[in-house]
Amino acid sequence: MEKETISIYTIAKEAGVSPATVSRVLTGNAKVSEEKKSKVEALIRKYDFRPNALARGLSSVETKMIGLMVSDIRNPFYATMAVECEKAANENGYLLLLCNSLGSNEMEVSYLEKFSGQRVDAIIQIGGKVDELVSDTSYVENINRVANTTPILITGKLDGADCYQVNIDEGQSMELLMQFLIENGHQDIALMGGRDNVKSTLDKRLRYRQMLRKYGISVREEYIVDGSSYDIESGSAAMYRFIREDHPMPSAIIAINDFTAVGIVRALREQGMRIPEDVSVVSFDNTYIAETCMPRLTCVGYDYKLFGKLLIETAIKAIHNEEPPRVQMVKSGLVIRDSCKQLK
Amino acid sequence: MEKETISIYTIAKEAGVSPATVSRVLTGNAKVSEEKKSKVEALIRKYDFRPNALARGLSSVETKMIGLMVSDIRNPFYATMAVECEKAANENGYLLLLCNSLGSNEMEVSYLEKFSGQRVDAIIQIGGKVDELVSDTSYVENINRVANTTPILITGKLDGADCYQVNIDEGQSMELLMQFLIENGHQDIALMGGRDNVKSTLDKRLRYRQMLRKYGISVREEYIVDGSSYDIESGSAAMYRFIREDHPMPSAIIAINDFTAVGIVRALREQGMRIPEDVSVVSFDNTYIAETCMPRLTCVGYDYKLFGKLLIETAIKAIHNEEPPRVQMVKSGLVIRDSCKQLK
DNA sequence: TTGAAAGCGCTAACAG
DNA sequence: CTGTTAGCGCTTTCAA
Repeated sequence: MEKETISIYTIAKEAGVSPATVSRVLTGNAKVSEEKKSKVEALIRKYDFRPNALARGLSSVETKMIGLMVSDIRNPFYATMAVECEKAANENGYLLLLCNSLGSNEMEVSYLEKFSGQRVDAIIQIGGKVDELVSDTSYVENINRVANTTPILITGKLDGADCYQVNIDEGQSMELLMQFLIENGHQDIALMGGRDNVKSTLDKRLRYRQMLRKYGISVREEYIVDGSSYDIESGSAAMYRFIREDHPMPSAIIAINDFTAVGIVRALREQGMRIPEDVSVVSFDNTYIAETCMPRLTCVGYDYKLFGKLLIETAIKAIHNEEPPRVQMVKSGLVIRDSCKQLK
Repeated sequence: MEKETISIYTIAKEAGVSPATVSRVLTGNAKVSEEKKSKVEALIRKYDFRPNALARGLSSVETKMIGLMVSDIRNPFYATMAVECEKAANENGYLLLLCNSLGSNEMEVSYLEKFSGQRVDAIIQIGGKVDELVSDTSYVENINRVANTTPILITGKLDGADCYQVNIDEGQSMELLMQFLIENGHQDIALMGGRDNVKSTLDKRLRYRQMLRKYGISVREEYIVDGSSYDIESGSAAMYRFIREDHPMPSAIIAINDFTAVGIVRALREQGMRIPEDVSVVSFDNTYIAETCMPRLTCVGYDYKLFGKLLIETAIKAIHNEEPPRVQMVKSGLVIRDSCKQLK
């Protein structure tokens, strides 16, 4: 009982027109007489006909698919980015293929290959190899191989890779945070979480030092605390390590992201400290986690909607050879909530 | 400077074999002499050739794609499910197409159509229309139309829809929670959040009443509190409404999911209550949010890895006409953390 | 084992 | 405005 598959030929025959005409009404790329058009459209509705995207992609130039690879969608930062990208893609008639590399190098390469096998029109990568301070040359080779045929955009950097960048201005973000803290009377400020081999983290640390110098505050190396990762546990672990090492408690802690902040807050609480009464905690990203946390986190964040839109629109320009800028920056803004105490 | 696209013909010509032979080594579906095989493989490596998935999907029976539609990937429940499904799909050689309907009916229908246009081999839907107590008949029609050609699996229910179900046993989950609370001496137990027109919520409420009766505790209608949605804000709002209405505070609150629990905990805290000293709060789902929350939430959860695997494997069986069971259940288990006080 | 050839369903010249 | 006709790149008979 094979259900006969219906195609533009089925429609064409029944409508008494050529398949090309059906195709024309489908794509809308050419004039078709009202009469034939409505006849065809009626048949399309009758059969609930949906053109085969594969065939379309095979014969036309575009597949109308954009591949998006993030490192882990469970992280609210990526989830938010993904949703905004998806919306923007849809609005522009593209379908977003969303994949998680889950911190595995092989997965990243594998998805790159899958994307190119699917002939996506463009690839966007957020997180993963593109976050590393020292770019993995073998990965760059992979990227460049596919960049040869498909535009690739990244949020991060990849030395020697032929791709477009849409970046967060980590420096500016740090500046906003530092300024805010200092203006509120904080002098003993720690920067907690993240790893030195991650570019965004390094950028933050550099600007952190720079801002301290600018305000004439001496840098205390023990106030720059490494985290093994960017999740809640590593935030908590970093805080505990700091406490164990018995340094004087800073008046404010800048967490490298919201997740880390949650871990820090938890560790602090478990040690009987109150936030922000005893210690202020602020962070980067302003994902919904910042709202969830107790107290709500003051942080610096981005306009995710705009970010996603910029990414997708840049991708589309690249697809159409309109040569968008190779590097673009998104601005950040401060969101003041309840996790920072005013000292003066 | 058009980069010439390389195909099985390119490879075939250079290897001195027919395209069919190249196809054979690609698919591995037929014997090819070692000699030609290695020659072809060398060329594939040389050109970094990746067969066009569109062409393959067009000519063969399967596209090796499975579409997954969730309502919102930012919700950790869906994010966790999606990641586990993606892993399981990959392990079985399938590519997962992940989409968010974001609570919009049109989006659900639109993605259904996109999936069928992409000729995915199967469709999985978690959340959205499939959660509703009274199934939307027009949506069911849509589902059935595509189910005609593509197996559809859902987590939830859809009356009259021709699809496979893999469900959580909400009743059992509630039972675990109630039993735990009662054994710990709780009698005044509220059930907070969720809406009555959502099947899973209704199932929980039914079993909640049933369990109270079983233990000879009288049901207090004011202890069943509606929530407008399933996010943090509605949890908080529900709690505040309850407080405003000035009911006696229960000794334990069951939140309809982790997000709701976070909102409830926050509202309680803001009112100066301590958890679990003053009120115990437990919840459903056991997403990572339960670990994040302060205190860590005791809740009932599922084996997400198994859940994802079951979903994907069922889909694959359906694809291959192996007639998997139409309805399957996943079991839940209790995870005891710090948010429940032992009263006796 | 291997090759030739016929599709898969659609788009895009090219004529008319 | 419309039909004819090539492909797009792969798989899969069918013969050899």
